[in-house]
Amino acid sequence: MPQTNLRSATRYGTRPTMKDVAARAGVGLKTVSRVVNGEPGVTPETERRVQEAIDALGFRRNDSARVLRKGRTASIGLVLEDLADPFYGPLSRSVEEVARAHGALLINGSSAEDPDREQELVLALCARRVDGLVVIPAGDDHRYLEPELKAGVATVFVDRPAGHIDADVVLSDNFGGARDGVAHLIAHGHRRIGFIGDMPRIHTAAERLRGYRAAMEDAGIPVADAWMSLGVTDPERVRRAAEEMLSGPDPVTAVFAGNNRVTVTVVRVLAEQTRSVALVGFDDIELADLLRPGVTVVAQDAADIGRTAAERLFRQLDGTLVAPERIELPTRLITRGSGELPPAD
Amino acid sequence: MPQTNLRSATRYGTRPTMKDVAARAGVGLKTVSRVVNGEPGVTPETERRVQEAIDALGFRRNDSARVLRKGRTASIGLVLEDLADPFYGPLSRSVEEVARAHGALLINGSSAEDPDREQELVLALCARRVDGLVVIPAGDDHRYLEPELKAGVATVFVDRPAGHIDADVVLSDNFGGARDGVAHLIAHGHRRIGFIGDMPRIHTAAERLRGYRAAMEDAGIPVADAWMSLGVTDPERVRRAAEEMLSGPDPVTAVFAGNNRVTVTVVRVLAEQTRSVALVGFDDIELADLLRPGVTVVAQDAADIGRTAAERLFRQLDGTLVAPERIELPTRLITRGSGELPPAD
DNA sequence: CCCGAGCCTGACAACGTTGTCCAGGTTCTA
DNA sequence: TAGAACCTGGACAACGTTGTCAGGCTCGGG
Repeated sequence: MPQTNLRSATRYGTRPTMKDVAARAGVGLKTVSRVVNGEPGVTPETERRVQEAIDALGFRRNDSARVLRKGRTASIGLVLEDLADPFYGPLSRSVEEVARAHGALLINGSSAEDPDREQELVLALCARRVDGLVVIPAGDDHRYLEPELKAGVATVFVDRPAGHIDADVVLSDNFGGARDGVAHLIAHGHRRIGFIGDMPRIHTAAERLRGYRAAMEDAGIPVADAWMSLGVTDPERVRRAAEEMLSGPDPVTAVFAGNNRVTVTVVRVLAEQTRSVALVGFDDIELADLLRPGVTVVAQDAADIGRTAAERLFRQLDGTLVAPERIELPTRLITRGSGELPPAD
Repeated sequence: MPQTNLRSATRYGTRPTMKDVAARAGVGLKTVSRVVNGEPGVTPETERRVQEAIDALGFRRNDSARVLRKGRTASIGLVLEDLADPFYGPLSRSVEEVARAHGALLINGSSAEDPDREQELVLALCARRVDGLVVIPAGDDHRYLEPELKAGVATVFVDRPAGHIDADVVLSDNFGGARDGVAHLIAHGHRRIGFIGDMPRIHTAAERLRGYRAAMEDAGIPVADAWMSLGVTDPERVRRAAEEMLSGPDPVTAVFAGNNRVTVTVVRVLAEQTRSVALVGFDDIELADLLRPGVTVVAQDAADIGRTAAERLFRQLDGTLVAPERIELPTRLITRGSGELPPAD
């Protein structure tokens, strides 16, 4: 009869270990390890016995112990702003696909645009010894990552550059995209063009604002303060900002929306207007082609950004990469109607 | 600010341990542990010295070792179909929020609707010893989870029940929602109503189909095979299916779309039709209210589903829960115009 | 018949942390 | 002032796995 082991697999809440498997199969611990990892040097007969014991006990290797021994976790972390945002879903998914191709799992966390929470998340991931990090920064100082980088944690920043450290970054050409979008409106005859965007302390928002200003300046159009709304994100305030620009003595004839959430709200506001107002938005939005008029946007490819960042991450881990680099991906202007409306003065 | 190139730093790939910290601070190993974990029994002066050493070395506790010792990882796994789908983003986010409230991280993986990949992911998560699992099943046999459940891994299924094992499940009232949606069309005078949905081997698809049939039967309307398209998901084939239903000798006057992706494609097809065709879709879609007509949908609250599932998961871990349960959340019919169009024969 | 080579197998240490337990010192009480 | 209670700090084992290394076996050639 088999001896009753207090730590046997049958006890609720306890899991069988290689030792248990070894005991049951009547072999040594290391032999089980060899079978589990497909290492050579095990007789087919022995392997069969071990496999039988594994199945019978429902053994599953404990990766925590494995990681402790081997030093690599085969997992990477992704810290983004909000997974519920339609921009980040595809991004996360494409990072996951690349990770999967390298046999790694993805842990992700939402910073909710809060620098403290970003740091908390990143450090939690580091404590778990992720092999690499993809970070969409919320804060603007990342010196807290220095020890991690020094320890060899591969790191790629996305969407916004890192603060005060030298690291890879993958981002869209926010400046150029915004400039082109605004220039597109100008080309269609607009001069009084509104801009609604996020706080300029956010890099993307600042760059897009810069693009707006550049396009206006290139066209020799002085910008009125009343045409700009910065740091406004929640629907209610975006709505108010848009309505203000559209009323008053000198109303705008076109609006450039600084991100997808702003665009959606502006579309709602414009739908209520009697006057026709042109609109170009940054970021594509689903169903934009089905609206009347279709929404013209400056699109960035979230999946492409994620893939590029993740591939770079794994090249860091391969040791293929040395110097940090800044990779800027182009945006694409998609004309669907709303950006081609003529000014209605 | 000075930027340091950390990739070329020395001691690449090695991290300080508590032992290193202890040596530098001139104290014992366990004292460092106490400081790191905020345990009592350390003089302020000693604590200061330890903290100094920690900062100087950039020490970060290795959670792998911690997990190995403590047995809990403070992380949960979420296996879903595709994070890029707008239904799953909010779901994942709400699971993450609940996890965060319990001090846990979230690891998620996309199964791409492939049973093998689901199993592979789930087992990888178990090997990492996640404390709990939220699974949106792709396959229909989950007996492979038995050893895990026995070992105490908390598990909640979402959206579809588990196959061949007894486990918690949180899902929408797919049957009732679809029945109500179709009944809504019938109430507006439609009799020839099309149904486009996913493969009936998927639980939600089967339930929604059942709801469609029930509503039709309740109204005494016999269903023609030509009105139903099952197992069709990709846009191109959905388009063809819709076009077929809308042409021919006995065309449908209304369509019930079985999920958000189908709805989007059907909206596109209907926009091209000269005839007005009514539409009700399962799942809400963004901007549905801005289309003309607005899209009437049977909405399920993804965030609520995720929250409910995650809370139940943590109640399992608390030990508050014993018997597995099936929790069905109600759907909501949101009328926006497309479902209230009269039949145009 | 013996020896070396080659193959399987298992004992043991180590990974970095935490729990247990005890030593040594200080303070309080009788 | 002795003794007890208390406090701080450290030595040591254990968590489950993998790398190292050595022992034992078989087999073939000299």
